[in-house]
Amino acid sequence: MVQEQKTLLAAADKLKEYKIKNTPQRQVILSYLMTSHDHPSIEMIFNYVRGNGFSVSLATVYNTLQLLIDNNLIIEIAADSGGHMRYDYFEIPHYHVICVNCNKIVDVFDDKYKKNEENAQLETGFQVFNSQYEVYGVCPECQKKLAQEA
Amino acid sequence: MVQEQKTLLAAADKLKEYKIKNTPQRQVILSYLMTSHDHPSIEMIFNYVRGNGFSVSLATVYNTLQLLIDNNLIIEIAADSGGHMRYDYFEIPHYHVICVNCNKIVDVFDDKYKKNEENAQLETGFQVFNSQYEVYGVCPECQKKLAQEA
DNA sequence: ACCGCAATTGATAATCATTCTCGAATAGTA
DNA sequence: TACTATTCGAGAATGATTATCAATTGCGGT
Ligand SMILES: [Mn+2]
Ligand SMILES: [Mn+2]
Ligand SMILES: [Zn+2]
Ligand SMILES: [Zn+2]
Repeated sequence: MVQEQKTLLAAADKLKEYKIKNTPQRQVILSYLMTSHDHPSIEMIFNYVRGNGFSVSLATVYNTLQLLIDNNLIIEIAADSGGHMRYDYFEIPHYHVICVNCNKIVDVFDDKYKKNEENAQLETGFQVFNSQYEVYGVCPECQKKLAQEA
Repeated sequence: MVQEQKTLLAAADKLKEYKIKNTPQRQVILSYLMTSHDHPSIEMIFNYVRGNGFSVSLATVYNTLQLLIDNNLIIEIAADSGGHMRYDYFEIPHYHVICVNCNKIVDVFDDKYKKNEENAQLETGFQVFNSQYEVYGVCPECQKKLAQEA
């Protein structure tokens, strides 16, 4: 069995686990998010699905992403510099370090970061569900590039 | 001197400090963000400026906010449930706890949170400028409200 | 205090991301 | 296989944001 089929099955299983009705469009979209490290935009997702031989409309991409967000399977990451939302599979909590120069998004998996949720709960009395942390800076590659130009 | 004039002067000083050309519109917008705890939307800012007897257009509100963001004086907080961006004066770093039920935004000033930036820098080699943390949950008031309904 | 000019404002139009509509297609169930 | 609620999708509608550009204004230099 080829890799592509495996990830589709993994996505189908995840949909079943969350009692979300299984459709080809949802399988492809979810499998893309589960396996890529792209943090893709709507447009990238749309092109990916069609590029893999599945029919899909933009409306369906939007609907599917909202559904996955509501089920806490994915998150929306605030706008890249072009003003587009990015999407990310988020079953394993992590945070994002974003290069303001080249828009690269780096994952950081770090347990310490989850402690912040407990603090927030203690400070405010909120019942906390989840949280999102984004760090802005310049990536090592862009640091070199910018240093040379100067 | 009345309070309103004081905050306008404070805003004017801040603009000068950041070498941003001083205009009435910018003074009012910045003073609103500096003094309110509203985390207002574009529309709220627009109405505030006109409500205080100043002329302003939506384009100017957008332009001014982008300018203040570029100068790291304010931040944009990801969409409330109505899909509107919120804006916040951000000279003193803090993070936000957001009620998913009533959209209330609570500030938390906590030094420990800034430590996350150092960690991110160590983990990734990025040169970090700033960061934003948002926690989602249900506020104490909505917890009561929801418990009664059930 | 006045000039000169680059920067800003603002009414409006244009753009573009997102949501809505509703008939057709489909998944899940028995 | 047949039934039915759900989902899909093409295109229209919406609505937030951005672009335009002529008129106005802030401000450094004189
Ligand atoms: Mn990620
Ligand atoms: Mn705040
Ligand atoms: Zn970079
Ligand atoms: Zn609440």
